[in-house]
Amino acid sequence: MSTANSSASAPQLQPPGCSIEAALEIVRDRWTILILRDAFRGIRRFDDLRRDLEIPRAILADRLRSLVESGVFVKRQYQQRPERFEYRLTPMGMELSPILVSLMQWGDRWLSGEEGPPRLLVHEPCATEIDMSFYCWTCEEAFTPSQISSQPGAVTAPAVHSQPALQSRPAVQSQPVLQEGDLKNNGATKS
Amino acid sequence: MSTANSSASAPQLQPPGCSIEAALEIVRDRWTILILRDAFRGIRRFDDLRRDLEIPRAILADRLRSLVESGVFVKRQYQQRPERFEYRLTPMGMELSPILVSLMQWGDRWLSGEEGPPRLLVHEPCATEIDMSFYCWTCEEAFTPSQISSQPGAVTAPAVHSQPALQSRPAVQSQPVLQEGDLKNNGATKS
DNA sequence: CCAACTAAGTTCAATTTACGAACTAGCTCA
DNA sequence: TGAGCTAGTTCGTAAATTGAACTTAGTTGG
Repeated sequence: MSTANSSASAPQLQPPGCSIEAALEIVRDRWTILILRDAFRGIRRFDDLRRDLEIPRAILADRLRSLVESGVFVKRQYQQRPERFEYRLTPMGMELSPILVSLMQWGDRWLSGEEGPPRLLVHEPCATEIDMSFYCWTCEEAFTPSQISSQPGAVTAPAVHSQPALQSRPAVQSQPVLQEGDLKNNGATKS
Repeated sequence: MSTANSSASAPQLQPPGCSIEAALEIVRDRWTILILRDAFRGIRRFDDLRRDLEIPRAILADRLRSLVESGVFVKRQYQQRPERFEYRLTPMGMELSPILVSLMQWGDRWLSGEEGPPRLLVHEPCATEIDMSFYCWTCEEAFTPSQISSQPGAVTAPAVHSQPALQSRPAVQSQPVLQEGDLKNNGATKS
């Protein structure tokens, strides 16, 4: 909404330049995220969602409509007479899970009380706890966000040649996402 | 706000039972997330944020106040006469990065046009692209969200005994987070 | 000295959005 | 016949957002 997106009809033409902004246009607000959380829990129906979230009906209807429109959910009939529908995650929707898991793990780590996190997520086959911190497959080590840097992906102007993938060391103008000194200094520490 | 949190003074007493909900009370909305994105880019000052985001001043002030209050930012003076402040991520704030990275990667994958994602995130020392999908250190394999299950962490009632940590195979009542059949079925596919 | 400018806000009226309660539609069950 | 269920819509009020103007405190230029 801030980055003006004039043409109303064609959706997703002219992506907002930042994928976070683009994602946020679909993952609109708190309610949307809570709906998604419930979807991952297997709650698929209007009234089940409404009861579980205590969300106003009008808002639930609106968010579901919007999520279907953007391809995160499919609305499918599960019974005729009377017609009843449920909302199921598409593959696009399923892939939102890292966002939810990250949110949950951050909440677990920084907001849960003495008793520890309310629920744990595990890899089902082996019950190993899921951990979403950063790991580099080249260096074979975990790293902190201060070691993340960003580099231009696609050029907005028509690409001159298809780049030969990013392998080894591009070494092009990469800018540190995070200045040094951010990790140091003050602020509460935990664990 | 839906899950009533009566006492205003004491913060974070009575966590909302779900860490996602708890996290969302701090990561309130689109603006907050965009402010955080900019913070990770090194933008620290009121007017720089305002210019970059084109966010209404009142909202920026409110969100910064709220983020400082919750411990995500520290407000620190960078000059006297006139007094000027900047907002810096605390360690708690830094750890929000997986959420932003997940959002960005989802946007990259599902919302970017023909030209591909606008920017790539890489591990600075080696320029390896960052990938936030799930990986199990026990099974030594990547897995999809359908293999995530959740199990009770802390009990809300006073803990009877400190549990001997979760190791090997708890095997207690774990419920699949995602029903089978969610991954299958319809919906757009990509890549 | 005066005017213009900067940074970090606050205040205010107008608009938008959210909220809760009531209502509708279509059907089932007793 | 009447109550109940699911999936909504409608509507009046309450709250949040928005953009513009104003404030405070100091700096810079002429």
